[in-house]
Amino acid sequence: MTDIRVRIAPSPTGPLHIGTARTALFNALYARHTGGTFILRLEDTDVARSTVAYETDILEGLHWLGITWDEGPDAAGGEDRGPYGPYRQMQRLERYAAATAELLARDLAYPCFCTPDELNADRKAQEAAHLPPKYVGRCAALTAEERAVRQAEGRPAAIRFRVQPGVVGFEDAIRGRVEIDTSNLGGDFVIVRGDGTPLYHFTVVVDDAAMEISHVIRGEDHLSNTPKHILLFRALGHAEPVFAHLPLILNADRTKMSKRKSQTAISDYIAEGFIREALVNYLALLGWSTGSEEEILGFDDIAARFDLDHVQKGGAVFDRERLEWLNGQWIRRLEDGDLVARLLPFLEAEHAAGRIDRTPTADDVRVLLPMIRERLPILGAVGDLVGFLWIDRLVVDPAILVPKRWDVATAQAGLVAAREVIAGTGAVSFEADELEPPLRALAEARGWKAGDLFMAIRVAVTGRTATPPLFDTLVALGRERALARLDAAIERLKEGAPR
RNA sequence: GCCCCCAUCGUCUAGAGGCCUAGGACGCCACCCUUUCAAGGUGGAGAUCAGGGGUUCGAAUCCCCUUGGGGGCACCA
Repeated sequence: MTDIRVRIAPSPTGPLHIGTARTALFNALYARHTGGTFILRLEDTDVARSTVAYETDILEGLHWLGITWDEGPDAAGGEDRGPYGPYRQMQRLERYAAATAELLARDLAYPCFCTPDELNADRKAQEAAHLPPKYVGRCAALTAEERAVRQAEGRPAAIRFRVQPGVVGFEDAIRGRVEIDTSNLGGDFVIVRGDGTPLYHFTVVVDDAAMEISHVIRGEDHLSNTPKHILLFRALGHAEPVFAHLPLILNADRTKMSKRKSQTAISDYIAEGFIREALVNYLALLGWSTGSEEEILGFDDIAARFDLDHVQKGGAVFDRERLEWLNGQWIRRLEDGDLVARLLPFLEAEHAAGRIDRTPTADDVRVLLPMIRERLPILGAVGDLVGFLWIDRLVVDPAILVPKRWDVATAQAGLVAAREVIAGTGAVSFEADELEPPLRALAEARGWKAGDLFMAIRVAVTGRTATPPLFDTLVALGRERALARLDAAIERLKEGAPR
C-alpha cells in the first residue's frame, strides 16, 4: 500500500493568495480524509522576488485558517519538522545540482549558451511567422569542443532538458485522461538558470520525487505544464504521482482571479473581519460540494466528507456576497467569549484610528452581544454598529435629527418630552423594560407615531438612523449619557433649523 | 498563433440514462414579524441544462461537431 503524501508549495513572492489558500485547504482536507501526510514546502528559488515578510504572511495566514501540516517549517525562518527536509528549496540546492549532473551525464540535458537577445530574436521571428514560441535548439547539438570554447569565453550556461518526440498522457484524478504531444511543449526547456539557480519545473519534480509525494493537487493553470513534469519524473527514474487539477477561482469577468480585479490577499479578508470558519467553509465549497445540500460545515465535517470525485471541473467565480452570508452564519454560531475575543482587536483598531475615544473592555462588549451578534456580517462592522457608545462628544447631523414625517418643532418637542420621561425613569435601575412603556404612552398621548418618536431619540443618542434596538441602546449608553445626548440634540435643533 | 481544459438559474452548486414539467444556497423582489437596521419566517421571479447533430423506447446526463469561455506556451512560480 502506498502512503498518501500531499503538499502545498507556496512561493514567498507575494502575500497569501486566496487561490493558494484554497489549494492548501484541498490538500489538507485530502490528507485528513485519507489519513495521509500533508507537507508544506517553500519554493523560494526566485530569490529576487522572495521575502521573509511574504513568507511570514503565508505561514501565518495558513495557521490562521486552521490549516495544519505534518512536515515543513511552521514559522518564517523557523525550523523544519519532518524526515524529508530541508523543506526550503534554497536549502536543497545540492540536490538539484546532483540531479542536474545526472541528467547532464546521461545527455538528457545540456548546457545552453544562448543569450537573452538571441532568445528574444527567435521569439520575435516566430511570432511574426505566426508560429508558437519554441526553443530553436541552437545549443542542442553542440560538440564538446564547441562547449569548451564557449565556456572558455566565460559565457554563462543555462541547462536545458531534452524534450523527445512523443505523446505524454496521464490520468488526472479530476479530469480523466489528458494527452499532450511533446511537440507542443516549446522545445527543450530550461531547468537551471545561467547563474546556476534551478527553475520551478525542475525543483518541483526533484522535490516531489524526493519527498515521495503521492498526489499533486494544484490549480488548473498547471495542467499544461504537467507533461514537462512527467518527463522529468521519468528522466529521474521516479514513478510519477497522481495529478489532480483543481478548477481556478475567477474574477467576476471569469478570468483567473487576480489582485488587479479582485481582493486576493487573505490578510485583507482577515483585516475586514472575516472569520476562519467562514473562509474555510466558503473556500471548500468553491469547486467542491458534498453532493448533498449541506452547506454550513466546519473543517472536520468537510474533511470527513471530502473526496476528489465531487470536485468541479469548471472555474468558479469568487462571490463575496455569499462569503459574507456564510461569515454571518458562523459569527452567529460562535461562543460568547470567543466572539468577544475576536471583536476586541477590531475595537482597538477603531480606537487607534481615532474613530472612538476608548477601547471597551471584554465585559463592555460581552453585554452587547445579544444586540449586535446578528447585525455583523463581518467583525469589522462593529465600529459602525456600536462605536457611538465609546465616543465622548457625539456630533449629530441635524439633517437626520428630524424624522421624515415631522418638522423641527415637533422633533424638538418630542425630544424634550422624551428627555423628561427618560429622566424620570430608572433612578434606581435603568432597564429597557421600564423605558418602553412610558415612551409609548408619551407618543400615544401626543398623537405621535411611536416609530417617529423613537427615531428622533435614536438619532439624538447615536447619531445614526440604523442601530441596534433603541431601549437596549439607551441602557448600554447609561442614563446620564443618554440624557446628555438628548440635551445636546435639543440644543442643536435650536441653533440651526435644518430645512 | 499553437496546445490543453471547461460549459446546469446573475453567482456557487445538486444531478453519474427514466426519480427533472431540473433541486438547494447566495443575491434580488413581495409579504409576515417589527421602534430603525439586522436576523428569522413564508412566497416569488430567475436555467428551452451554450447550439446542432447523433446513440437510445427514453439524455442535463453517452458520442461527434460548432460556438463561447478559460488556462498554458519564460533563464516567474
